[in-house]
Amino acid sequence: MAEISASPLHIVRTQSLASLVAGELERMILSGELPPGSRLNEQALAARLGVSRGPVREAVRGLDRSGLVVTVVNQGSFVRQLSVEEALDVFDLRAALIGYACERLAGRATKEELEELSRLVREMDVAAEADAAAQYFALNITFHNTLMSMGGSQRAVRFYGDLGKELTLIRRKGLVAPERMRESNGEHMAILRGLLAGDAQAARAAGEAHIRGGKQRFLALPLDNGAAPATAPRRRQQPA
Amino acid sequence: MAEISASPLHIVRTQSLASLVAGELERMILSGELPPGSRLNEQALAARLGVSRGPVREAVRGLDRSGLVVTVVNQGSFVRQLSVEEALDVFDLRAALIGYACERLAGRATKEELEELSRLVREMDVAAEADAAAQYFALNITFHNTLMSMGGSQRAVRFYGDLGKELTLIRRKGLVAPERMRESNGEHMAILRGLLAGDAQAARAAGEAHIRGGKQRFLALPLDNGAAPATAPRRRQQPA
DNA sequence: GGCAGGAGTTCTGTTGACAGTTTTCATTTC
DNA sequence: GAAATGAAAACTGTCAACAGAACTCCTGCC
Repeated sequence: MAEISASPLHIVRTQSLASLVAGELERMILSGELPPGSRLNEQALAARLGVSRGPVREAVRGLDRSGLVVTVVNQGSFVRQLSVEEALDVFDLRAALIGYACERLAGRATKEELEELSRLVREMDVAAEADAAAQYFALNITFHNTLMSMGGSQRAVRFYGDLGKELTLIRRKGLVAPERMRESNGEHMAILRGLLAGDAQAARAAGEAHIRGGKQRFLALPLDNGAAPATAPRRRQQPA
Repeated sequence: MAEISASPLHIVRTQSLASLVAGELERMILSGELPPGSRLNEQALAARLGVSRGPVREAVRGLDRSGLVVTVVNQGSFVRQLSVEEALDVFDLRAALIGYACERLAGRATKEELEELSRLVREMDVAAEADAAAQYFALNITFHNTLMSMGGSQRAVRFYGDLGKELTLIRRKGLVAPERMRESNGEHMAILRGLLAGDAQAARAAGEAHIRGGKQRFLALPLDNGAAPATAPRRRQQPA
Protein backbone atom coordinates (compact mmCIF):
# COMPACT_ATOMS: atom_id res chain seq x y z
CA MET A 1 0.00 0.00 0.00
CA ALA A 2 2.84 2.36 0.74
CA GLU A 3 4.09 3.70 -2.57
CA ILE A 4 7.00 5.73 -1.37
CA SER A 5 9.53 5.47 -4.12
CA ALA A 6 8.12 7.42 -7.06
CA SER A 7 7.11 10.36 -4.91
CA PRO A 8 9.16 13.54 -5.16
CA LEU A 9 8.80 14.11 -1.46
CA HIS A 10 12.09 12.55 -0.50
CA ILE A 11 14.34 14.76 -2.49
CA VAL A 12 13.84 18.33 -1.42
CA ARG A 13 14.54 19.59 2.04
CA THR A 14 14.59 23.26 1.30
CA GLN A 15 10.86 23.63 1.82
CA SER A 16 8.68 21.99 4.39
CA LEU A 17 7.17 18.59 3.82
CA ALA A 18 3.77 20.06 4.47
CA SER A 19 3.97 22.32 1.43
CA LEU A 20 5.08 19.45 -0.74
CA VAL A 21 2.26 17.31 0.53
CA ALA A 22 -0.15 20.17 -0.06
CA GLY A 23 0.99 20.40 -3.66
CA GLU A 24 0.60 16.70 -4.16
CA LEU A 25 -2.86 16.64 -2.60
CA GLU A 26 -3.94 19.59 -4.69
CA ARG A 27 -2.75 17.81 -7.79
CA MET A 28 -4.69 14.71 -6.83
CA ILE A 29 -7.85 16.71 -6.24
CA LEU A 30 -7.61 18.83 -9.38
CA SER A 31 -6.85 15.81 -11.52
CA GLY A 32 -9.92 14.04 -10.24
CA GLU A 33 -7.87 11.30 -8.65
CA LEU A 34 -9.57 12.33 -5.43
CA PRO A 35 -13.10 13.16 -6.59
CA PRO A 36 -15.42 15.54 -4.73
CA GLY A 37 -16.93 13.96 -1.67
CA SER A 38 -14.11 11.52 -1.16
CA ARG A 39 -12.50 11.35 2.19
CA LEU A 40 -8.96 12.42 2.97
CA ASN A 41 -7.76 9.75 5.35
CA GLU A 42 -4.77 11.20 7.16
CA GLN A 43 -3.22 7.87 7.98
CA ALA A 44 -3.61 6.46 4.53
CA LEU A 45 -2.28 9.60 2.87
CA ALA A 46 0.66 9.71 5.23
CA ALA A 47 1.52 6.11 4.44
CA ARG A 48 1.02 6.63 0.73
CA LEU A 49 3.29 9.68 0.68
CA GLY A 50 5.85 8.25 3.05
CA VAL A 51 5.54 10.92 5.74
CA SER A 52 3.91 11.10 9.12
CA ARG A 53 0.49 12.49 9.85
CA GLY A 54 1.75 15.90 10.96
CA PRO A 55 2.62 17.35 7.57
CA VAL A 56 -0.42 15.71 6.00
CA ARG A 57 -2.66 17.32 8.58
CA GLU A 58 -1.07 20.68 8.00
CA ALA A 59 -1.48 20.35 4.25
CA VAL A 60 -5.11 19.31 4.51
CA ARG A 61 -5.90 22.30 6.70
CA GLY A 62 -4.31 24.53 4.12
CA LEU A 63 -6.53 23.07 1.42
CA ASP A 64 -9.48 23.63 3.69
CA ARG A 65 -8.62 27.30 3.94
CA SER A 66 -8.23 27.58 0.21
CA GLY A 67 -11.64 26.05 -0.37
CA LEU A 68 -10.85 22.69 -1.93
CA VAL A 69 -11.59 20.70 1.19
CA VAL A 70 -14.24 20.69 3.89
CA THR A 71 -13.37 19.58 7.40
CA VAL A 72 -15.73 18.37 10.09
CA VAL A 73 -14.43 18.07 13.63
CA ASN A 74 -13.85 14.49 14.70
CA GLN A 75 -15.03 13.26 11.34
CA GLY A 76 -12.27 14.20 8.97
CA SER A 77 -11.76 16.14 5.76
CA PHE A 78 -13.48 15.63 2.44
CA VAL A 79 -12.93 16.94 -1.04
CA ARG A 80 -15.44 19.70 -1.41
CA GLN A 81 -18.59 19.15 -3.38
CA LEU A 82 -19.52 22.33 -5.16
CA SER A 83 -23.18 22.91 -5.90
CA VAL A 84 -24.20 24.65 -9.10
CA GLU A 85 -25.37 27.63 -7.06
CA GLU A 86 -21.99 27.90 -5.37
CA ALA A 87 -20.27 27.63 -8.73
CA LEU A 88 -22.36 30.50 -10.04
CA ASP A 89 -21.37 32.55 -7.01
CA VAL A 90 -17.76 31.78 -7.79
CA PHE A 91 -18.22 33.06 -11.31
CA ASP A 92 -19.69 36.28 -9.99
CA LEU A 93 -16.79 36.72 -7.61
CA ARG A 94 -14.29 36.05 -10.32
CA ALA A 95 -16.03 38.60 -12.50
CA ALA A 96 -15.63 41.20 -9.80
CA LEU A 97 -11.96 40.34 -9.37
CA ILE A 98 -11.17 40.33 -13.07
CA GLY A 99 -12.97 43.63 -13.45
CA TYR A 100 -10.91 45.06 -10.64
CA ALA A 101 -7.67 43.86 -12.23
CA CYS A 102 -8.60 45.10 -15.70
CA GLU A 103 -9.59 48.51 -14.39
CA ARG A 104 -6.33 48.93 -12.54
CA LEU A 105 -4.24 47.57 -15.36
CA ALA A 106 -5.74 49.82 -18.01
CA GLY A 107 -4.09 52.85 -16.53
CA ARG A 108 -0.65 51.44 -16.04
CA ALA A 109 0.06 48.51 -18.34
CA THR A 110 3.50 48.64 -19.91
CA LYS A 111 4.15 48.04 -23.58
CA GLU A 112 5.72 44.70 -22.74
CA GLU A 113 2.76 43.60 -20.66
CA LEU A 114 0.32 44.47 -23.41
CA GLU A 115 2.47 42.65 -25.92
CA GLU A 116 2.50 39.53 -23.76
CA LEU A 117 -1.26 39.56 -23.43
CA SER A 118 -1.62 40.12 -27.17
CA ARG A 119 0.63 37.17 -27.84
CA LEU A 120 -1.45 34.91 -25.62
CA VAL A 121 -4.63 35.99 -27.38
CA ARG A 122 -3.06 35.27 -30.76
CA GLU A 123 -1.95 31.84 -29.60
CA MET A 124 -5.44 31.11 -28.32
CA ASP A 125 -6.77 32.14 -31.69
CA VAL A 126 -4.53 29.59 -33.34
CA ALA A 127 -5.55 26.92 -30.85
CA ALA A 128 -9.23 27.67 -31.35
CA GLU A 129 -8.95 27.42 -35.12
CA ALA A 130 -7.06 24.16 -34.77
CA ASP A 131 -9.74 22.88 -32.38
CA ALA A 132 -7.00 22.16 -29.83
CA ALA A 133 -9.15 22.31 -26.74
CA ALA A 134 -6.50 21.23 -24.23
CA GLN A 135 -4.06 23.81 -25.49
CA TYR A 136 -6.70 26.50 -25.54
CA PHE A 137 -7.64 25.61 -22.01
CA ALA A 138 -4.05 25.90 -20.78
CA LEU A 139 -3.47 29.19 -22.61
CA ASN A 140 -6.72 30.53 -21.25
CA ILE A 141 -5.64 29.84 -17.67
CA THR A 142 -2.29 31.46 -18.37
CA PHE A 143 -3.99 34.50 -19.84
CA HIS A 144 -6.22 34.94 -16.84
CA ASN A 145 -3.44 34.45 -14.34
CA THR A 146 -1.20 36.84 -16.23
CA LEU A 147 -3.92 39.43 -16.33
CA MET A 148 -4.51 39.11 -12.61
CA SER A 149 -0.81 39.24 -11.83
CA MET A 150 -0.36 42.39 -13.84
CA GLY A 151 -3.42 44.23 -12.62
CA GLY A 152 -4.22 42.77 -9.25
CA SER A 153 -2.49 42.62 -5.94
CA GLN A 154 -0.79 39.56 -4.58
CA ARG A 155 -3.85 38.73 -2.55
CA ALA A 156 -6.19 39.08 -5.48
CA VAL A 157 -4.06 36.73 -7.55
CA ARG A 158 -4.15 34.04 -4.95
CA PHE A 159 -7.84 34.43 -4.29
CA TYR A 160 -8.63 34.34 -7.98
CA GLY A 161 -6.51 31.25 -8.36
CA ASP A 162 -8.23 29.55 -5.45
CA LEU A 163 -11.60 30.27 -6.98
CA GLY A 164 -10.45 28.85 -10.28
CA LYS A 165 -9.34 25.66 -8.62
CA GLU A 166 -12.70 25.42 -6.91
CA LEU A 167 -14.41 25.46 -10.25
CA THR A 168 -12.57 22.34 -11.36
CA LEU A 169 -14.50 20.57 -8.61
CA ILE A 170 -17.61 20.76 -10.72
CA ARG A 171 -16.46 21.78 -14.17
CA ARG A 172 -15.57 18.20 -15.07
CA LYS A 173 -17.34 17.58 -18.33
CA GLY A 174 -15.90 20.56 -20.12
CA LEU A 175 -15.56 19.25 -23.66
CA VAL A 176 -15.45 22.59 -25.39
CA ALA A 177 -16.75 23.18 -28.86
CA PRO A 178 -14.49 25.24 -31.16
CA GLU A 179 -17.30 27.72 -31.53
CA ARG A 180 -17.19 28.35 -27.79
CA MET A 181 -13.46 28.85 -27.89
CA ARG A 182 -13.82 31.49 -30.57
CA GLU A 183 -16.52 33.19 -28.57
CA SER A 184 -14.37 33.17 -25.47
CA ASN A 185 -11.34 34.50 -27.27
CA GLY A 186 -13.43 37.22 -28.81
CA GLU A 187 -14.11 38.39 -25.30
CA HIS A 188 -10.41 38.24 -24.55
CA MET A 189 -9.85 40.55 -27.49
CA ALA A 190 -12.39 42.97 -26.12
CA ILE A 191 -10.48 43.10 -22.87
CA LEU A 192 -7.29 43.68 -24.78
CA ARG A 193 -8.84 46.50 -26.78
CA GLY A 194 -9.88 48.21 -23.58
CA LEU A 195 -6.40 47.86 -22.16
CA LEU A 196 -4.73 49.07 -25.34
CA ALA A 197 -6.99 52.09 -25.41
CA GLY A 198 -6.24 52.79 -21.78
CA ASP A 199 -9.98 52.84 -21.15
CA ALA A 200 -10.32 51.56 -17.60
CA GLN A 201 -14.10 51.34 -17.64
CA ALA A 202 -14.20 49.55 -20.97
CA ALA A 203 -11.55 47.08 -19.87
CA ARG A 204 -13.41 46.42 -16.68
CA ALA A 205 -16.71 45.93 -18.43
CA ALA A 206 -15.08 43.59 -20.94
CA GLY A 207 -13.46 41.60 -18.17
CA GLU A 208 -16.71 41.18 -16.32
CA ALA A 209 -18.55 40.34 -19.51
CA HIS A 210 -15.99 37.66 -20.24
CA ILE A 211 -16.54 35.90 -16.94
CA ARG A 212 -20.29 36.22 -17.36
CA GLY A 213 -19.81 34.61 -20.74
CA GLY A 214 -17.88 31.83 -19.09
CA LYS A 215 -20.71 31.42 -16.64
CA GLN A 216 -23.17 31.00 -19.48
CA ARG A 217 -20.92 28.54 -21.27
CA PHE A 218 -20.63 26.64 -18.00
CA LEU A 219 -24.40 26.52 -17.63
CA ALA A 220 -24.77 25.30 -21.17
CA LEU A 221 -22.60 22.28 -20.50
CA PRO A 222 -24.13 18.98 -19.48
CA LEU A 223 -23.53 18.43 -15.78
CA ASP A 224 -21.22 15.56 -15.05
CA ASN A 225 -23.06 13.82 -12.27
CA GLY A 226 -20.30 11.76 -10.84
CA ALA A 227 -21.11 8.24 -11.91
CA ALA A 228 -18.86 7.29 -9.06
CA PRO A 229 -16.78 4.27 -9.95
CA ALA A 230 -17.00 2.98 -6.39
CA THR A 231 -14.38 0.35 -7.01
CA ALA A 232 -13.06 0.43 -3.49
CA PRO A 233 -15.39 0.01 -0.54
CA ARG A 234 -14.96 3.56 0.68
CA ARG A 235 -16.35 3.77 4.11
CA ARG A 236 -17.41 7.31 4.59
CA GLN A 237 -18.53 9.99 2.19
CA GLN A 238 -19.02 13.64 2.84
CA PRO A 239 -22.20 14.35 4.77
CA ALA A 240 -24.80 16.83 3.53
CA MET B 1 4.74 32.60 32.63
CA ALA B 2 2.08 30.01 32.02
CA GLU B 3 -1.27 31.73 32.45
CA ILE B 4 -3.54 28.81 31.94
CA SER B 5 -6.43 29.47 34.27
CA ALA B 6 -8.23 32.45 32.84
CA SER B 7 -8.11 31.11 29.31
CA PRO B 8 -11.34 29.76 27.82
CA LEU B 9 -9.44 26.95 26.18
CA HIS B 10 -10.10 24.43 28.89
CA ILE B 11 -13.84 24.46 28.81
CA VAL B 12 -14.99 23.55 25.36
CA ARG B 13 -14.32 20.24 23.70
CA THR B 14 -16.90 20.48 20.99
CA GLN B 15 -14.53 22.22 18.64
CA SER B 16 -10.87 21.59 18.08
CA LEU B 17 -8.23 23.20 20.22
CA ALA B 18 -6.61 24.56 17.11
CA SER B 19 -9.63 26.67 16.26
CA LEU B 20 -9.79 28.03 19.79
CA VAL B 21 -6.11 28.84 19.70
CA ALA B 22 -6.58 30.48 16.32
CA GLY B 23 -9.29 32.68 17.75
CA GLU B 24 -7.14 33.64 20.69
CA LEU B 25 -4.15 34.41 18.49
CA GLU B 26 -6.30 36.45 16.17
CA ARG B 27 -7.60 38.42 19.11
CA MET B 28 -4.05 39.04 20.33
CA ILE B 29 -2.98 40.26 16.90
CA LEU B 30 -6.00 42.45 16.24
CA SER B 31 -5.81 43.99 19.69
CA GLY B 32 -2.19 44.91 19.14
CA GLU B 33 -1.02 42.70 21.96
CA LEU B 34 1.09 41.01 19.31
CA PRO B 35 2.19 43.94 17.14
CA PRO B 36 3.19 43.60 13.47
CA GLY B 37 6.66 42.16 13.07
CA SER B 38 6.61 40.32 16.35
CA ARG B 39 7.44 36.69 16.37
CA LEU B 40 5.01 33.87 17.12
CA ASN B 41 7.06 31.50 19.21
CA GLU B 42 5.30 28.16 19.06
CA GLN B 43 6.70 26.88 22.31
CA ALA B 44 5.98 30.04 24.25
CA LEU B 45 2.46 30.31 22.88
CA ALA B 46 1.77 26.66 23.63
CA ALA B 47 2.93 27.13 27.20
CA ARG B 48 1.01 30.36 27.58
CA LEU B 49 -2.22 28.82 26.33
CA GLY B 50 -1.74 25.54 28.11
CA VAL B 51 -1.73 23.32 25.04
CA SER B 52 0.92 21.52 23.07
CA ARG B 53 2.64 22.80 19.98
CA GLY B 54 0.46 20.89 17.54
CA PRO B 55 -2.71 22.97 17.79
CA VAL B 56 -0.66 26.15 18.00
CA ARG B 57 1.14 25.26 14.83
CA GLU B 58 -2.11 24.49 13.09
CA ALA B 59 -3.62 27.78 14.21
CA VAL B 60 -0.62 29.79 13.11
CA ARG B 61 -0.74 28.22 9.66
CA GLY B 62 -4.37 29.15 9.42
CA LEU B 63 -3.56 32.75 10.24
CA ASP B 64 -0.86 32.61 7.61
CA ARG B 65 -3.43 31.58 5.01
CA SER B 66 -5.78 34.33 6.07
CA GLY B 67 -3.07 36.95 5.71
CA LEU B 68 -2.38 38.01 9.28
CA VAL B 69 0.87 36.12 9.59
CA VAL B 70 3.93 35.50 7.46
CA THR B 71 5.88 32.27 7.80
CA VAL B 72 9.48 31.59 6.81
CA VAL B 73 10.71 28.01 6.69
CA ASN B 74 12.97 27.14 9.58
CA GLN B 75 12.66 30.65 10.94
CA GLY B 76 9.15 30.83 12.25
CA SER B 77 6.05 32.95 11.86
CA PHE B 78 5.69 36.68 12.33
CA VAL B 79 2.76 39.03 12.57
CA ARG B 80 2.47 40.55 9.14
CA GLN B 81 3.71 44.05 8.53
CA LEU B 82 1.47 45.76 6.03
CA SER B 83 2.97 48.47 3.89
CA VAL B 84 0.89 51.47 2.91
CA GLU B 85 0.92 50.28 -0.69
CA GLU B 86 -0.44 46.90 0.34
CA ALA B 87 -3.09 48.58 2.44
CA LEU B 88 -4.19 50.62 -0.56
CA ASP B 89 -4.42 47.43 -2.59
CA VAL B 90 -6.59 45.99 0.14
CA PHE B 91 -8.91 48.96 -0.09
CA ASP B 92 -9.21 48.49 -3.83
CA LEU B 93 -10.03 44.83 -3.39
CA ARG B 94 -12.59 45.58 -0.75
CA ALA B 95 -14.16 48.13 -3.05
CA ALA B 96 -14.54 45.48 -5.74
CA LEU B 97 -16.07 43.05 -3.27
CA ILE B 98 -18.48 45.55 -1.76
CA GLY B 99 -19.51 46.62 -5.23
CA TYR B 100 -20.16 43.02 -6.13
CA ALA B 101 -22.28 42.50 -3.03
CA CYS B 102 -24.25 45.70 -3.50
CA GLU B 103 -24.96 44.96 -7.12
CA ARG B 104 -26.25 41.50 -6.31
CA LEU B 105 -28.23 42.63 -3.32
CA ALA B 106 -30.00 45.44 -5.13
CA GLY B 107 -32.03 43.01 -7.14
CA ARG B 108 -33.09 40.69 -4.38
CA ALA B 109 -32.98 42.36 -0.96
CA THR B 110 -36.01 41.58 1.16
CA LYS B 111 -37.99 44.15 3.06
CA GLU B 112 -36.54 42.85 6.32
CA GLU B 113 -32.98 43.06 5.05
CA LEU B 114 -33.44 46.62 3.90
CA GLU B 115 -35.00 47.51 7.22
CA GLU B 116 -32.05 46.03 9.11
CA LEU B 117 -29.57 48.01 7.04
CA SER B 118 -31.61 51.15 7.51
CA ARG B 119 -31.64 50.62 11.24
CA LEU B 120 -27.85 50.29 11.32
CA VAL B 121 -27.46 53.48 9.34
CA ARG B 122 -29.76 55.31 11.73
CA GLU B 123 -27.83 54.04 14.72
CA MET B 124 -24.58 55.15 13.13
CA ASP B 125 -26.13 58.54 12.58
CA VAL B 126 -26.85 58.76 16.30
CA ALA B 127 -23.35 57.59 17.18
CA ALA B 128 -21.79 60.11 14.82
CA GLU B 129 -23.79 63.00 16.28
CA ALA B 130 -22.84 61.86 19.78
CA ASP B 131 -19.21 61.67 18.71
CA ALA B 132 -19.15 58.06 19.95
CA ALA B 133 -16.28 56.85 17.80
CA ALA B 134 -15.97 53.38 19.30
CA GLN B 135 -19.65 52.70 18.86
CA TYR B 136 -19.64 54.06 15.33
CA PHE B 137 -16.68 51.87 14.53
CA ALA B 138 -18.42 48.74 15.79
CA LEU B 139 -21.67 49.58 14.00
CA ASN B 140 -19.74 50.30 10.84
CA ILE B 141 -18.15 46.87 10.88
CA THR B 142 -21.53 45.29 11.53
CA PHE B 143 -23.02 47.21 8.63
CA HIS B 144 -20.34 46.10 6.24
CA ASN B 145 -20.46 42.50 7.34
CA THR B 146 -24.24 42.47 7.13
CA LEU B 147 -24.12 43.94 3.66
CA MET B 148 -21.62 41.34 2.53
CA SER B 149 -23.58 38.50 4.11
CA MET B 150 -26.77 39.56 2.40
CA GLY B 151 -25.32 40.25 -1.00
CA GLY B 152 -22.22 38.19 -1.25
CA SER B 153 -21.45 34.50 -1.18
CA GLN B 154 -19.99 32.70 1.77
CA ARG B 155 -16.56 32.95 0.25
CA ALA B 156 -16.84 36.65 -0.39
CA VAL B 157 -17.85 37.27 3.20
CA ARG B 158 -14.84 35.48 4.56
CA PHE B 159 -12.45 37.09 2.13
CA TYR B 160 -13.84 40.52 2.86
CA GLY B 161 -13.51 39.85 6.57
CA ASP B 162 -9.93 38.68 6.18
CA LEU B 163 -9.07 41.84 4.30
CA GLY B 164 -10.65 43.93 7.01
CA LYS B 165 -8.58 42.22 9.65
CA GLU B 166 -5.48 42.85 7.61
CA LEU B 167 -6.19 46.54 7.67
CA THR B 168 -6.05 46.61 11.44
CA LEU B 169 -2.39 45.71 11.06
CA ILE B 170 -1.69 49.23 9.92
CA ARG B 171 -4.80 51.20 10.71
CA ARG B 172 -3.78 51.72 14.34
CA LYS B 173 -4.02 55.43 14.89
CA GLY B 174 -7.56 55.79 13.72
CA LEU B 175 -8.87 58.49 15.98
CA VAL B 176 -11.86 59.47 13.92
CA ALA B 177 -13.25 62.98 13.81
CA PRO B 178 -17.04 63.30 13.98
CA GLU B 179 -16.95 65.04 10.65
CA ARG B 180 -15.43 61.93 9.10
CA MET B 181 -18.08 59.77 10.66
CA ARG B 182 -20.80 61.91 9.14
CA GLU B 183 -19.08 61.76 5.79
CA SER B 184 -18.78 57.99 6.01
CA ASN B 185 -22.37 57.52 7.02
CA GLY B 186 -23.49 59.75 4.21
CA GLU B 187 -21.91 57.23 1.88
CA HIS B 188 -23.73 54.45 3.70
CA MET B 189 -26.97 56.27 2.99
CA ALA B 190 -26.09 56.49 -0.68
CA ILE B 191 -25.66 52.72 -0.74
CA LEU B 192 -28.98 52.32 1.01
CA ARG B 193 -30.71 54.59 -1.47
CA GLY B 194 -29.40 52.50 -4.32
CA LEU B 195 -30.61 49.32 -2.68
CA LEU B 196 -34.02 50.76 -1.84
CA ALA B 197 -34.41 51.90 -5.42
CA GLY B 198 -33.42 48.49 -6.67
CA ASP B 199 -30.82 50.18 -8.82
CA ALA B 200 -27.98 47.68 -9.00
CA GLN B 201 -25.56 49.96 -10.78
CA ALA B 202 -26.18 52.85 -8.41
CA ALA B 203 -25.77 50.61 -5.38
CA ARG B 204 -22.58 49.21 -6.75
CA ALA B 205 -21.17 52.62 -7.55
CA ALA B 206 -22.10 53.88 -4.11
CA GLY B 207 -20.48 50.86 -2.46
CA GLU B 208 -17.26 51.36 -4.35
CA ALA B 209 -17.30 55.06 -3.69
CA HIS B 210 -17.67 54.38 0.01
CA ILE B 211 -14.58 52.21 0.16
CA ARG B 212 -12.67 54.74 -1.91
CA GLY B 213 -13.79 57.31 0.62
CA GLY B 214 -12.47 55.09 3.39
CA LYS B 215 -9.21 54.84 1.51
CA GLN B 216 -8.93 58.61 1.40
CA ARG B 217 -9.79 58.91 5.08
CA PHE B 218 -7.14 56.31 5.79
CA LEU B 219 -4.56 58.24 3.84
CA ALA B 220 -5.45 61.42 5.68
CA LEU B 221 -4.66 59.84 9.03
CA PRO B 222 -1.22 60.21 10.58
CA LEU B 223 0.65 56.96 10.26
CA ASP B 224 1.30 55.29 13.56
CA ASN B 225 4.91 54.29 13.21
CA GLY B 226 5.11 51.69 15.87
CA ALA B 227 7.13 53.34 18.61
CA ALA B 228 7.77 49.78 19.68
CA PRO B 229 7.77 49.54 23.47
CA ALA B 230 10.56 46.97 23.40
CA THR B 231 10.14 46.21 27.05
CA ALA B 232 11.12 42.60 26.66
CA PRO B 233 14.35 41.69 24.91
CA ARG B 234 12.64 40.09 21.95
CA ARG B 235 15.14 38.13 20.06
CA ARG B 236 14.06 38.07 16.50
CA GLN B 237 11.97 40.39 14.41
CA GLN B 238 10.52 39.82 11.03
CA PRO B 239 13.12 40.10 8.27
CA ALA B 240 12.54 42.48 5.35
C1' DG C 1 -37.87 -8.49 7.53
C1' DG C 2 -36.68 -4.36 9.95
C1' DC C 3 -34.76 -1.96 13.86
C1' DA C 4 -32.47 -0.92 18.32
C1' DG C 5 -28.28 -1.83 21.05
C1' DG C 6 -23.49 -2.78 21.97
C1' DA C 7 -18.72 -4.51 21.29
C1' DG C 8 -14.84 -3.92 18.20
C1' DT C 9 -12.43 -1.26 14.89
C1' DT C 10 -10.99 2.86 12.67
C1' DC C 11 -9.58 7.35 12.73
C1' DT C 12 -9.03 12.06 14.45
C1' DG C 13 -7.18 15.24 18.06
C1' DT C 14 -3.53 15.87 20.94
C1' DT C 15 0.72 15.16 23.21
C1' DG C 16 5.68 14.52 24.12
C1' DA C 17 10.17 13.54 22.18
C1' DC C 18 13.98 13.69 18.75
C1' DA C 19 16.81 15.64 14.80
C1' DG C 20 18.50 19.39 12.24
C1' DT C 21 18.77 24.23 11.46
C1' DT C 22 19.19 28.90 12.92
C1' DT C 23 20.51 32.20 16.19
C1' DT C 24 23.18 33.83 19.99
C1' DC C 25 27.20 34.79 22.43
C1' DA C 26 31.76 34.31 24.03
C1' DT C 27 36.40 33.98 22.29
C1' DT C 28 40.09 34.68 19.21
C1' DT C 29 42.56 37.09 15.62
C1' DC C 30 43.92 40.97 12.91
C1' DG D 1 38.20 48.14 18.32
C1' DA D 2 36.08 45.29 14.55
C1' DA D 3 35.57 41.09 12.16
C1' DA D 4 35.88 36.09 12.12
C1' DT D 5 35.25 31.67 14.43
C1' DG D 6 33.13 28.12 16.93
C1' DA D 7 30.41 26.15 20.72
C1' DA D 8 26.02 26.42 23.17
C1' DA D 9 21.22 27.49 23.24
C1' DA D 10 16.75 28.03 21.13
C1' DC D 11 13.48 26.81 18.01
C1' DT D 12 11.27 24.66 14.02
C1' DG D 13 10.11 20.43 11.42
C1' DT D 14 8.96 15.84 11.96
C1' DC D 15 7.72 11.60 14.03
C1' DA D 16 5.51 8.06 16.96
C1' DA D 17 2.25 7.05 20.55
C1' DC D 18 -1.97 7.67 23.40
C1' DA D 19 -6.92 9.03 24.45
C1' DG D 20 -11.34 9.63 22.92
C1' DA D 21 -14.86 10.10 19.37
C1' DA D 22 -17.18 8.13 15.37
C1' DC D 23 -18.21 4.50 12.51
C1' DT D 24 -19.06 -0.45 11.43
C1' DC D 25 -21.01 -4.60 12.01
C1' DC D 26 -22.89 -8.16 14.52
C1' DT D 27 -26.45 -9.72 17.71
C1' DG D 28 -30.83 -9.82 19.71
C1' DC D 29 -35.53 -8.28 19.73
C1' DC D 30 -40.01 -6.91 17.83
